[in-house]
Amino acid sequence: MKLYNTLTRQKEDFVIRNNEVKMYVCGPTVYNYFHIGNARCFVVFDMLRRYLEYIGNKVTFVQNFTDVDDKLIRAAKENGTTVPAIAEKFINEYFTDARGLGVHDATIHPRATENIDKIIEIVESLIEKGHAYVSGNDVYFDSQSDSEYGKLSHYNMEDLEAGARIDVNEIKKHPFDFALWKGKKEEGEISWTSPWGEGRPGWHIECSAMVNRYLGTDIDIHGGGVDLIFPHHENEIAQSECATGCTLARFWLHNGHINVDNKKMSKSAGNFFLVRDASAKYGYKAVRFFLLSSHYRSPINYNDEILSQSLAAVERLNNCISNIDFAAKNAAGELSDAESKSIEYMNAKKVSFMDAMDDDLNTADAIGYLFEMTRDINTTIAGGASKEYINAVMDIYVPLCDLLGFGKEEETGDVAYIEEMIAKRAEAKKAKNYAEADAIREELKQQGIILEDTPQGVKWKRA
RNA sequence: GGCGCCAUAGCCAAGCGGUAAGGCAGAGGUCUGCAAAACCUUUAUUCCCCAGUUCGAUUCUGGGUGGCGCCUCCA
Repeated sequence: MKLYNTLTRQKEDFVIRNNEVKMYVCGPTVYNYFHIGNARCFVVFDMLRRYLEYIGNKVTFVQNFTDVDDKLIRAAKENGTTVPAIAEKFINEYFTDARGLGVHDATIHPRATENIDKIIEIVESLIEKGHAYVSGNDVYFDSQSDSEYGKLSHYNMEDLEAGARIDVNEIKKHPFDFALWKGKKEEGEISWTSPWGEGRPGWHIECSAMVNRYLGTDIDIHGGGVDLIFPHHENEIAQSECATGCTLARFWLHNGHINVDNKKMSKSAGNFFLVRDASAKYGYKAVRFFLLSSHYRSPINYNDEILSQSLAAVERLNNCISNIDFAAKNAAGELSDAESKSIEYMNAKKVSFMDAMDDDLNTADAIGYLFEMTRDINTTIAGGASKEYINAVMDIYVPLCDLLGFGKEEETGDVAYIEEMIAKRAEAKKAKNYAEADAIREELKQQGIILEDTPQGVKWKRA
C-alpha cells in the first residue's frame, strides 16, 4: 500500500515488515471533552489501524494521554481541584466518546506522568551528548547542535527567523531551543524530583519517552494532526534521534483540519463543537461517517447540514445490513443466477475498495464502492435470498462496513417483547383494525423500534 | 516574509491525459391499508479564469483570481 509520508512529501510504498506494524499517535491533553477536530485524528488513525489488521498484520498501537501541562494546571486551579483529578475525569470522558465513535482502544494508552523516569533518562542522555543544556531551573534542547533539525517540516533556520514570530527568551541560547524540563515556578504546583531540581517535563519530550519505552526505535508510523508537524513532531524527532542515534519513525502521517466557516476549528478560537454534543444530536456513527467521507489529508468544513447528510448516508448502509439480517432469517433455496452475478459484482467492488484503501487511505472512494454494493445487494435480496448468497454477503460486504466502523451493534434489547407486540399488531391488521395496528407501531416507535412491513413479513430495527 | 495545500452539480465528495463514481437533498414513478425501507427514472454538454503542450486536458505546464493551513498553545 501507499501512504503519504510528510518526511518526503510524497506517497511512498509502505512496506510492512514481518506482518507487524508499530504505530504511535499523539493523544489528547485531557483537560476537556474533545471536539470534532480532535476526533478526526482519533478516527482516521483508528481506520488505518483497523485496515492494517484487516489485511493481516499485528498492530501495536500506542496513543498517549498528556496528563500534565499548562492547560491542566490552569484548569485545576480554576476549578479548585488537582491536576490528577482533572486528568482522571477527562480520560474517562475520552473513552466514552472514543468508544462511541467506534474507535478501538489502543494497545497501550500510557500517560505522561507514568513516564517521568524515562523522560529524565532521555534528558540526561541529551545533556551528556551535548544536545541539551541547563539554564536556571530549566533544561533546553540545543537546536543548533542538531544538523538535521527541520527535516520534517522542511523549515530551515533562516526561514524561521524571518518569520519573526519566535519566542525571544534570554534564558535560551537560540530562539528555537525548546524546554525539555521546566523548573517548578510556584509553591503547590505539581512537580517531580529531577537532577535539575523540582519540576515537570516539557510537552515534546513525553512523546519521545513513550515511543521509546513502549515501541522502541525505528517505528513504522507516527501520526497526528498537521498542526503538530511544527514544532511538536520536529522536536520529537530532534530529541529522540539525538538521544538514540536511531530513526524515530519511518512514516509520518498527518490528518487535515476541520474548519468552521472555512476557519480551523480550535479550542483557542472558540469555534469548536464537542463530539459529545454533536453525537447527542446526530449520533456517533454520523460523526464517524462525516470524518471518513473525505480524504484524511483534506481540510473539511463542519456544519449541521453535513452531519445530517452523513446520518442519512450511514443509515442507508445500516438499512442494508438489517435487510440482510432479515433475509437471512428466511433464507432458503439454491443460489440463483442473479445471486451469483451479484457475488461476482461484490467481489469486483471489493477489489476496487481495497485499491482505494491502498492508495493512501482513500476512504471517500472506498465508501463509494460500498454504496454500489449496497444497491446491488438491496436489489438482489428484495424477494428473499438463498443461504449461500447470505453467506457471501456476510463474508464480503458486512466486514467492509465493519472495517470502516459503519456496521451494526449486537442486538441487546428485549426481543421477545418486540415480537409479541408485532404479533399483536398482525392480529389487528388481519381484522383491518388499522387504528390499533398504527397505535402499536407508534408505541414501539416511541421506544426506538421501527417496524416495516415487507412481503416476507414484518421487519424491525432500532432507530 | 518563508513553507505548503485547495478550487468538480443545491450540499458533501471521488476521479487526475481518453471524454464526469458515490452519498444527501429535490422531482416523477413502482410497491404498500397507511407508513417505512427498497427499487426505477430524473438532476454538471462539463470540472474558478486565461494562455500553452497534446490527436485529445477536469486531469500536465505557465500566469491570474479566490480560499485555507503551518511558521505561537493547538488534532
